[in-house]
Amino acid sequence: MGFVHLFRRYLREQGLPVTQQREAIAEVVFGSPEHLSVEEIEARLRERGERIGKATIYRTLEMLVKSGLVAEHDFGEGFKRYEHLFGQMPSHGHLVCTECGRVTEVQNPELMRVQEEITRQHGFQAARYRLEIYGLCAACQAAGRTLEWEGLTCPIETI
Amino acid sequence: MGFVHLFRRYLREQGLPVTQQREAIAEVVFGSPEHLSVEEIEARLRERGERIGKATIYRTLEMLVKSGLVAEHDFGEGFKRYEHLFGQMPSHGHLVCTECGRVTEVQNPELMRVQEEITRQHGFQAARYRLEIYGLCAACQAAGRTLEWEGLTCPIETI
DNA sequence: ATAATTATTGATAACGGATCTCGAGCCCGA
DNA sequence: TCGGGCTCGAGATCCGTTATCAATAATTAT
Repeated sequence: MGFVHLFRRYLREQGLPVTQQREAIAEVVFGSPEHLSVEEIEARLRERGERIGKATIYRTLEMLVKSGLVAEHDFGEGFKRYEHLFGQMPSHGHLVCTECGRVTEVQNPELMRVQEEITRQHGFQAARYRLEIYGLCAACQAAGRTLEWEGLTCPIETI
Repeated sequence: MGFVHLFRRYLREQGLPVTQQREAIAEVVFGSPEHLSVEEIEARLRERGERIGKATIYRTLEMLVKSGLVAEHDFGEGFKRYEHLFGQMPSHGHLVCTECGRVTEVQNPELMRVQEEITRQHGFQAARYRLEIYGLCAACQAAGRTLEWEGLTCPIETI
């Protein structure tokens, strides 16, 4: 995984120092295919023997996101998650299981086409697409879990 | 706008008391076509002469969301927004302008079809779809505003 | 209609993720 | 090597949200 040097190049282009901490954080993020939280990043750094402050982690993640090498996500857990964009499908969506928390990346050529059509229709200049589908993954369904609906049975039609 | 009585029905179905505060909050939410923040809801209640505590607003919004009458959104501003679902398109997406903050609702029959196809392909049982497109709205483009990209020019291809 | 019962209300405290502060220390160019 | 400027990081702070609990309001039974 030699992707860290791309981040180094970005830092130099921006006139920012390349520090040990920034490299270590980038290595952790680029070295994991998962969607990591700040706490998880901190834990993996500690496993490697690195003890880096939260403030530095947040600041470095901000740079990684600005560089375009890393994407920031909020799956409604109350904190954010980060994923690097190498080997990933461009403009991919996420299936988020609300029971087990598993996140699956999905890509569909028609999805991109529809997204682009929507922005074109509205004269909108898109910078970032974001599709998330929340529900029950196949494994949780097989395990007998269900989505219970506590709301009104048919709110619109039965006024 | 007599939509508040649907919320009353929901409360009674759940065995929950129908209070003045809950009705006032529902009236504000159902009486606005916008995506309101808790602070904005509080301000509108104060305009009406009602002085309702934040805790009650949060608790009532939780019920409104559970009932299915109101949707909760997080556009990455650091707080949540709420919109009622009457007169709204089912499963609509949002165009969020990162310059002026304007939110436009979009609907596309193909979008729904593609979303359903994706979930079917993965054996996923969807509860909620969420499409957000961040960028520059037509008005901001016309006003000469631009999206500046500070990231690497071509991160993937130029390793 | 009235009293008993039960749940809500709201000021305040607590919580948690994210950001800010500022002195000590590191990076980088000369 | 040296010095100026930026970074690091522990702790304080911010801000949205949630929990606490005595006073109060809504519902149910009489």
